[in-house]
Amino acid sequence: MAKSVTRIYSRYSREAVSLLGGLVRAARKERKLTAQELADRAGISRGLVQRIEKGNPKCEIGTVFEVATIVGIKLFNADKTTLTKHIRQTEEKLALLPKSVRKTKKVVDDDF
Amino acid sequence: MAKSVTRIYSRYSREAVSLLGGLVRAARKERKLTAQELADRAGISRGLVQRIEKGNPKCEIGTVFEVATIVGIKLFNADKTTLTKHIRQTEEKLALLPKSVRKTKKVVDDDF
DNA sequence: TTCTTGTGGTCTATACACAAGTCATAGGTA
DNA sequence: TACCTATGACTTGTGTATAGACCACAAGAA
Repeated sequence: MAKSVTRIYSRYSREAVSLLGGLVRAARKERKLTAQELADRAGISRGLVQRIEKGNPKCEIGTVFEVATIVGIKLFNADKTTLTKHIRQTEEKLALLPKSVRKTKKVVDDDF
Repeated sequence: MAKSVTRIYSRYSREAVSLLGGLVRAARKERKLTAQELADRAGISRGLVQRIEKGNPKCEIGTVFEVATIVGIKLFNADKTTLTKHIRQTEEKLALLPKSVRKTKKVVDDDF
């Protein structure tokens, strides 16, 4: 029942979210946009822009990526075409991998 | 009051979320982890892992990054130290930028 | 083949992210 | 200098993402 979710994040992912937020803020100021303007363009509230820029990990990833895109941040260091290509490659890779991961239990493979 | 949020995402950010989800799935299978195991390690439910891997944009960015980190995906093509360095650079950049963005109104700077 | 288990669904109840609003202050501009 | 606005920090009400349970099917293993 979705109880008191005090989630623990690893240092790495916390920093990644923080960095993305910082990049958004820097990119926004470089483009001379106010928080309100950016919020309007993204169709969100100014308060949410604040939280994203502060690196709040509980924001929707779609919204964060959208805001990042608006201020011109390249996700995965990839532009539009590279991104599409990357997706196709991942799909091909997934097609090769087994549909389900199954443990061969009882078989002690730690035979060291 | 937070009315029927049917948010619109740009193609780019939708694809970025999708790609990340696909990468997580591929990386998980390569590491021979079941969805349940990954969920346990991340401290989330299996259903959430499913949505993340499907590229649902409404998942928390912190959770998505955490899951990605667990399966060994490098965010921003950066490892731990690179990430920290990157954050410092962004902070320095922000220190140089004006604290608040202010429009010089009436001044038509589009003097082309 | 059968058996086991991983996966993809659905459904419900609850905690919380969000929008919208207010206020105080910092900090650019004139 | 004083004015004005962007920002930060709140508050409140509501929609919804989530956990957790369930079921059905698929897919490896024996």
